[in-house]
This record gives sequence, C-alpha cells and structure tokens, in this order.
Amino acid sequence: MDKLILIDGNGIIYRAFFAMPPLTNSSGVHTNAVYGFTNMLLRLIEEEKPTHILVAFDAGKVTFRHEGYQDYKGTRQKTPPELSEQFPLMKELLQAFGIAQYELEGYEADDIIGTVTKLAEQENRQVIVVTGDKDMLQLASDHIKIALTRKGVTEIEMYGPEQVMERYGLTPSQITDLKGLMGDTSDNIPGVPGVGEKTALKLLHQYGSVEELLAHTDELKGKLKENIETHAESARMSKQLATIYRDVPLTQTWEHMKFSGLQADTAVPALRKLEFKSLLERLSLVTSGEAEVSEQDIPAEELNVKIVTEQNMHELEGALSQIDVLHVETHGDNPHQASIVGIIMSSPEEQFYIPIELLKSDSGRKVAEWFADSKISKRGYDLHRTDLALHWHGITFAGASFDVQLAAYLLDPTEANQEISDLARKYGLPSLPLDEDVFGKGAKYKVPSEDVLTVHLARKAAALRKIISKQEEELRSNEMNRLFYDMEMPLSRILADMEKQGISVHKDDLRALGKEFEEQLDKLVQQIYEIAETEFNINSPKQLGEILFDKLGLPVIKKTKTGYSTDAEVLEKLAPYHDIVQFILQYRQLAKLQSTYVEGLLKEIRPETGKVHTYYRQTIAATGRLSSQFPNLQNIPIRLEEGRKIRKVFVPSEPGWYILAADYSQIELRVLAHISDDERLKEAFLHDMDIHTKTAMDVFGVKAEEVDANMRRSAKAVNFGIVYGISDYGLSQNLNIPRKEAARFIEQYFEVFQGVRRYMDEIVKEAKRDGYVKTLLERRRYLPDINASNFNLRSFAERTAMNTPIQGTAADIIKLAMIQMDQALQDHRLKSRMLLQVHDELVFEVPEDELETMKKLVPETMEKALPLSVPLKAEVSYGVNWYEAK
DNA sequence: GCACGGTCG
DNA sequence: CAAAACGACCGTGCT
Repeated sequence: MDKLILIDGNGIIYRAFFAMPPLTNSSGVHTNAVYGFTNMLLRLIEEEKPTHILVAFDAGKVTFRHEGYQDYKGTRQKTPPELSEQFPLMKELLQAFGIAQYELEGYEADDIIGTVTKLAEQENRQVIVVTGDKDMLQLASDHIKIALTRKGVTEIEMYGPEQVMERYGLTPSQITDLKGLMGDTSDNIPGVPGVGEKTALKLLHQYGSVEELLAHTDELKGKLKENIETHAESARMSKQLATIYRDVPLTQTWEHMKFSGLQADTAVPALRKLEFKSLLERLSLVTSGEAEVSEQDIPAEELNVKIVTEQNMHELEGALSQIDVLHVETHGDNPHQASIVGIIMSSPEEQFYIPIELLKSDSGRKVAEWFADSKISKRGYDLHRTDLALHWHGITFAGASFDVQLAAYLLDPTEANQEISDLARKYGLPSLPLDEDVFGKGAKYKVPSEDVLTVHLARKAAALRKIISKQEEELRSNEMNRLFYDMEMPLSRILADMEKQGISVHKDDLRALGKEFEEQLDKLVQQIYEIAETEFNINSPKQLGEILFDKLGLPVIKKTKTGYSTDAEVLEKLAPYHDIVQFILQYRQLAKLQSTYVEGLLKEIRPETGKVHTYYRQTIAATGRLSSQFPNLQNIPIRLEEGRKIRKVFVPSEPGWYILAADYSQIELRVLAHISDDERLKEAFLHDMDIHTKTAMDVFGVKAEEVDANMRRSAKAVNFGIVYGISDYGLSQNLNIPRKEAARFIEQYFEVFQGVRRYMDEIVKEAKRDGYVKTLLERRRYLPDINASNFNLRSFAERTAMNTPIQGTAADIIKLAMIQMDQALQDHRLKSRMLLQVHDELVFEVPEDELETMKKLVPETMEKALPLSVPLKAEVSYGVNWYEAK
C-alpha cells in the first residue's frame, strides 16, 4: 500500500535550527538545521518505509510568510541569516536524496499540505504529515496521521483522530474552533481575550463549535459572557484564520512524489559535502539496491588477479588487447625520484600484477612496447606521475586517454587530493582500504607483502573502471569534454615532456653567487648584532620581535596571531626609527635568496644531467593554473636586481643555443575586457594603449601628458584590484591611503568602466544562483560560501567569483597556446624545446639557426591561441641565459 | 605540523 | 561595525 510522508519544510527546518546546537562545516557554513532535518528524515524513512515523500515549502525565497512555526518563540522575528543560508543546502540535499519538493507562489506549506491530504483522502491513500504546528491536527483522519515534532525535531508523536480526542476531547475539525477561541499571538490570531486553552476546551466540550457557542451566549455568565459577546466577530474570524486552505491549484502529481529509496551515488557525496559523518554511517540502513553492499570491499577472489612471472608472461601478452585500465603505484612526492611499488594491468575479466623488474627485463619487452605505444589508449589515475616515474625507470609511457585524477580536478578543482578511495566513496562504489592503512604514513611507509599489495592494487583498478564511467557522464553533462579531452589530457603529456627535458643550471656560477651572498650576509649579521648589542637568531620572528619591540622599544605596527609582526611592510615603516631595520631588511632579502634559491636550487640539480626537472601539477590551483614543485620554477626572483641574478644560472642545455622567453602582455585585463564586454577597456586594447596610463586618464579625467607617475601607480593598483575582486580596504592597503579615498577611486573607475561594473555584479549574482562560476572554456569552480552569513567567508567567495573567471580564462589560454606550440614545433620540425611555463610566460631553448623562426612563431602562436574581442599580445626576447631573455 | 615570511604571476 | 585584495611553493623556527 502506498504511503506518503508529507513534510512541512519551513516549519521543520525552523524548529531544527533552534533545537540543534550551532554546527558549521569546515568552511564555516551553518548546517545545524539541515542536520536536524536530515536526521529526522532518515529516521522516518527507516521506520515508516514510505513509497512517496513530498517536502512542501512556503513560496518566496527566504522570508517566512507563514506563522505557524513561530509559536516556538512567541513573537515574530526575522529569519536569522544563519538559518536562511541553510535553505539552499536543504533543498540541494533533498534533490540528492531523490525527494520531491514543492512550493507555489502565494501559498504556504500548510496550504499545500492541506490540499495534498484532501486529494489523498479522496483517493484512499495513506499520509503522514510531519509538522511542528498543532493547527495541523485539524487534518487528522483515518487516512491522515499527523506526526507532531517534540523537543525540536528529534522525537515525534503520532496523532490520528483518536489521539486528538484523547488529548483534547475534540474531533480534528474542532481544532479550528479551539484556535478561534484561544487565539494564537504568534500567528496574529486574536481569539477571545481571557479565553485560554482550558476555558476554550470546556466551552467546546459543551457547545461543540464557535458558531454553536455564539448562538448560546445567553447561557454564560459574568466576565466570560461579556468577553465572548464583545469579541464574537473576532472568534469567527479567528476560526477562519486557523482553518487550513485545501484548494491550492497543484501541479505536482502523485507520481512526482514517488520515493524509491536513497541512491548512494548521489546521497553519499551530498552528505559528505555537508560533512555529516554520523549520518553517512546511518545511510547504509536506508539506501536501496546496490548501495547495500557499497560499504564492503570487493572480495579478493572476485578480483581475479594474477601475479605475472616469466612463466606465465604469455597470459598477459595474450590479454594485452583487453587491458583497459592501468594503475602504477609509486612512492615518493617527487615523481622524478619516485620508486615504483607495483603495477596492475586490468581488463574487465582479469587483472595482472607485473613487477617492475620483470617489465624492465628482456621477458617484459612486449609489455614494455605496449606501454610505449601511443596508439594504445591507457586509462588510469595520475598518468602524468605514472609517465614520469616509469620514464626514470627506463620504461616509455604513451597513449594516456583518460586520467581519473585530472577528471576529478575538473569536476571539482577545490577538492584537495582526491584519491581513488575518496572517489569510490563519492560515487557510492564498493569501498577501498585507504592507502594509508595499507602502506602506513610518512616515515612508517612500508610496502606490504606481495599478496596484500596485489589485492589492494587490483581493487584500485577495479574501482577506477567504474569511476571512469561516472566521470565520463559528469564531464559530458557539465559540457567539459572539450576542456578535458582537447586541453587537459593533451597538456598532461606535454608537461611530462617538458619536465623530462628539464632546464640546465650552471652549478658553479650558482655556487659563486652563493659565495657572494654569504659574504654580504656575514657582514650584515655582525652589524645587526653590534647595533642590537646582543646575538640572536635573526631568522626567528619571535626573537627579532623581542629585540625590536621589547629591547629597542620600536612602535608596534601590526600583530600576528602569535605575537609581533615583523614582515617587510612593518619593517619599512620602522626604518626611520632605527638604523637596525635597514640591515634586517637587507639580511632578509639575502637570506631568502641564499636559502631558497641558491641552496634550495643546488639540492635539486641532478648530478647526472646538471639539470633541474620541475614537476608541474595540473590538479592543484583552483583557478586552472599550473603549479610547479621540486623546485618551483614559477617564482624565480625578477623584481629586484640582486635576486634577478639567479636567472643567469638558467642556461641552454646545448652549446650555442639560446634561452627564448615570451610573455603575454596584460592577459588578465584583456580577458576582462573580453568577458565584461566593456567598451572603454576594449577600446584601450584595440589601440594597444598603455593600460595603466589609460586607466589613469579615464579615472582622473586628464590627458595622457597630464598623467604623472603617482596617478599611473594608483591606476595600476586599481587595475590589480579589479582583477582580484576589488575592495576599498584592499586597495587602501596597497596604496597606503585612507579607505575612503580608495573607495572614491573604485567608484570613479566603475563610473568610467561601466561594463566592468556590470560584469562584477552579474558574476556574483550568477555565483549565488548556480553555486559556481565558469571560465570561457567551461572550467568550473564551486563557491560553497557565496551565500554564507559570515561576512568574511561570503566576501571572500564574492571576490573569488570575480577573479576566477579572469585568472582561469588566462590559464585556459596559455594552456591552449602550449598545445598549439607543441604542435607547431613538430610541424616545423624544429629542434627548439619548450621548457617552462610561468603563468603568462613560456620559456624555450633554441638553436641559433632557429632563433629567427622562433622569434616569430612563439608570439604568433600565443596570440592566436584563442581569439577574443580584443587582441592578445605576446612579447618575445632571448639571450644566453634566462636573465638575458628580458 | 603549524605559523610566519617571502618569492613569483 | 566586522575584515579584507587573487593564485601558488618553500625555508626556518618552534611546538
């Protein structure tokens, strides 16, 4: 028999909010009401096993128009933002649960419930109405039970007509009479003064209804008689007000309310997102079908995994054409130095574990050829790392066609480090033991026995196959196929090539530079100790703070969480007070160069090649940018001359070759001009004007020749601010001016660049509506805090909404340029090699006879990478080292 | 492992 | 009023 659970959405979430202790997820969004609601919901599903569920909401976005729920507090009050931010979360969760929700403009949840129960009545269906509002008892009947929440929402009490009679001695329909007499202050139902529940019940037991009572007021006496006669109209009206409307023009049919059990693949990720761990555990009790087994590991026998030896190698060779998933387990953060722990080659029917030594040996030749064949497509997790690790073990890897890690990154670039087990859980697949549990963590890392290892890797491969089909669907529905298959996948191979190639570092010159720094540092240290009249660790901000502020009594400009701030900004301000400060600033600068760029870089040079091989990570930056590690070659000094010298040690790897570098000019502002479609900004770039000068002219309303250095500097800061998601405070800090003045600049900017203002407004609105923002090429970034009540979180999300499409589109563009450049080098049969990417810059090493070609080809390719409504501009230069390529 | 500070785009 | 620019990595000190 059908059973419908009908929930008063607003009422329950409101009660849950006040009943539950405050609860926030790790990013500070309140979730307590959603938690309470969900807890109750899961319990009801378990206990009542409904076939249909509908959650009714008041129409309108955040305003409570309905009154019934507010008897809790006794007075009307505005919905706190901590609660209103939970409505979208709740609705999203219901959707993930496959539970119908309904709201209709101009009607309250009560009205919808009244109407649905009326229809159910007519069709002989069973309904449980879940509400905190006693008024609803009027709906009780043989078919309709009212589940009244008590103590918030954790307990419910079920009312049929008998229970109503037991409790009040009234029939359900008399509940309206009761309200008519006693009223309800929170609902603005006046009732009759002086009549409370007791009197009202007594009168109703005697007369049955408001009408009947009013017809017999002559039988009453004293004050009561007077009150009732005076307020007879109020009593009638109050009864009317308390009567639930039951004729809403519904568009939702019975079929829409159907509930066929929670589906783990959507419910699990939704609960995980909310960080409801205890509910996740309960979920297995109420999910249907497949999900029942989802908590279990796949039994080892079912994996059908074979360990490959010289003897049975032919079996693997025979199955090669069936292998559709590959997993290479590596150990070590740096893939250029990673060990290979194990390799699983997996087909839907059987899986093969092949030891790396066997693969390297003569007997493994055929399999190694399979790995190297770019025409054979390989699917797996982090194939970029796989490629590098295998490369340094002498195995060529080619033909990557689907990388699960990369797909997971595109589907949610902010979710950090999504391991295979995390993804299996996300998609409700059979669970995997954690790597941490199999191998141990950090220093305790240990490769388990071959049996254990083999089974673990086979489980991973089996999970990958299923994850891939889920991701294929998700990529397609997010319209990310082009981004994935035509951009990130091909780029992954190009990055690996660049990294394997590496860039030569002139070790002796670097050591010599270190020597120079050393001598200067020694002098500075002595001078600092002398002035301080004591020796201390200058590298310790704590000790330095004590010297500057306690001992020397300099004014405290800024504090950190743990004590005095001693950063460069503070020291600059302190410089006029004391000579020591200049020395400390110089010390800091040199110490940084020495430790990070001389010593750090020296450690990363491979003795065999004299090169550094960075590792570009494609799945870290939330905006779509690359990051660089071991060493980071994206933050080599350039702004100050002392540091810039470091660039002299980056040299071509072949004699007579050159380093050639090309960088995009103002790519982010050009992107902004395109996506905001701002006429003024577009015009500036169409005429290739100096954008900061042009901004100064427009903002300050002066001619080009009237723009002084200071105006240009301010305009430049404003342009940066615009790209970062402007705030008057941020600008005021940057320019060291009062906030009000910064606010004026911004206002003037927006007056002129109205298209930019429109873009900023629109993108934030879009983010609030969709929960994410996109780049030109459909790269997404979710912004869960965009509707947060916490000002900080919300503001941050808003700035991110403004910045990400800009920074992200710029990242898209240079990635396209790299792919096209890689192709161009092949097409032109050039020996030149692409070595580095630094966000808006590409660095090559080029033989002399290709210089002329490359000087044209590189900027042209970069400029054509993605046609926009404004031209892209790339500037090229070259020299005998990276320093000279300026 | 976290806090701080500094380097880049 | 609050609190603040966007995105990264890495070395040192200290718990």
